[in-house]
Amino acid sequence: METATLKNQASRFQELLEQRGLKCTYERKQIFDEVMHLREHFDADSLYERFKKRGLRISRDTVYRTLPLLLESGVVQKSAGAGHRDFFERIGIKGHHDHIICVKCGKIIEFQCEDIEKLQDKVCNDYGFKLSFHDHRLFGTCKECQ
Amino acid sequence: METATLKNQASRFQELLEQRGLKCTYERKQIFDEVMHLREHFDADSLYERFKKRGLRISRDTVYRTLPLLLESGVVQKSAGAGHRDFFERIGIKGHHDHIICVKCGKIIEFQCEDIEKLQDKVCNDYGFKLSFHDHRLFGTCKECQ
DNA sequence: ATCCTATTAAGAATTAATCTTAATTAGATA
DNA sequence: TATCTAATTAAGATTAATTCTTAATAGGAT
Ligand SMILES: [Mn+2]
Ligand SMILES: [Mn+2]
Ligand SMILES: [Zn+2]
Ligand SMILES: [Zn+2]
Repeated sequence: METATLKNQASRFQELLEQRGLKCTYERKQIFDEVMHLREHFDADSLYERFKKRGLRISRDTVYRTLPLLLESGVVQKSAGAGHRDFFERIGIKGHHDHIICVKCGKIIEFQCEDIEKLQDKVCNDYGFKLSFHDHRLFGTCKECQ
Repeated sequence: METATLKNQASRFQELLEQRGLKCTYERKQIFDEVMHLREHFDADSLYERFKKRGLRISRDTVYRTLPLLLESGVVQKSAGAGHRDFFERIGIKGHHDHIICVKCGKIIEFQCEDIEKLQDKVCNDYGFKLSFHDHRLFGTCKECQ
């Protein structure tokens, strides 16, 4: 199951590269592999730092340019975190989910709502859009902070 | 109707200030007034520039600090735009809506989906959150770009 | 093996947002 | 109304995040 997901996501990434006429470079493969090992949310710079620590010559810019490709191929999704960084996380076994964020204490809760996902598809369909990915964040006050 | 909305939003902003024990300063009033005149989406800096052009001494920082208050009081909502800026727009007569963005050409379409809004409320309720505002953006390819 | 073009590394530059400090002001109190 | 005090502000510096620039490298076709 896990292996199936990995294979599936690898091929989806490959397919996107092909479709766009993008080359399957060493760096893109490394970034894909590294992301597949991450279990928590992350940002571009922390991913870059991991390569730096391992002594791999992958530039910050390449990381920044590759993440949108992983987004669009469904390997990662938008996530939530502190500050104004872009956060990502791998779409693993638990699958896609969205986030509720407490504006007081910063607590983040993940939620899954199949009905919302379906409605999103419908909305996009209505407008002739092909949905690629989305970013859905609910901001409010958690029970403890109210 | 327009007047009613304006009055309503003004009092909601006032209420938030009171609730938080925040002072109703000249600057906050000016920013509220200026925002109420905007019909399109905008970012913090462009709002700041408007004051600068008019010769008003409102600092960039005050604009940045006031926008979250307008968000939380329901005067503005998160919007979408180019780049990594935070975009906002007034919740006017047309009411709240969300955005679909074409990843190829940047075209932005606004949509309203009452069912999604209701489901969001339900989700927050389930987790004991009091929903304050949200950011829902769908990224995909528009009809022309497919 | 050679070529052409896309991609990359490295670091500079830009951009967006936040922080610092001293001055100002709202609102409470006398 | 005058005085007081804590909150708020302006201005500009700083930090943080992302993108750009240039020259070198490498994928994949021929
Ligand atoms: Mn979702
Ligand atoms: Mn919405
Ligand atoms: Zn909280
Ligand atoms: Zn398009």
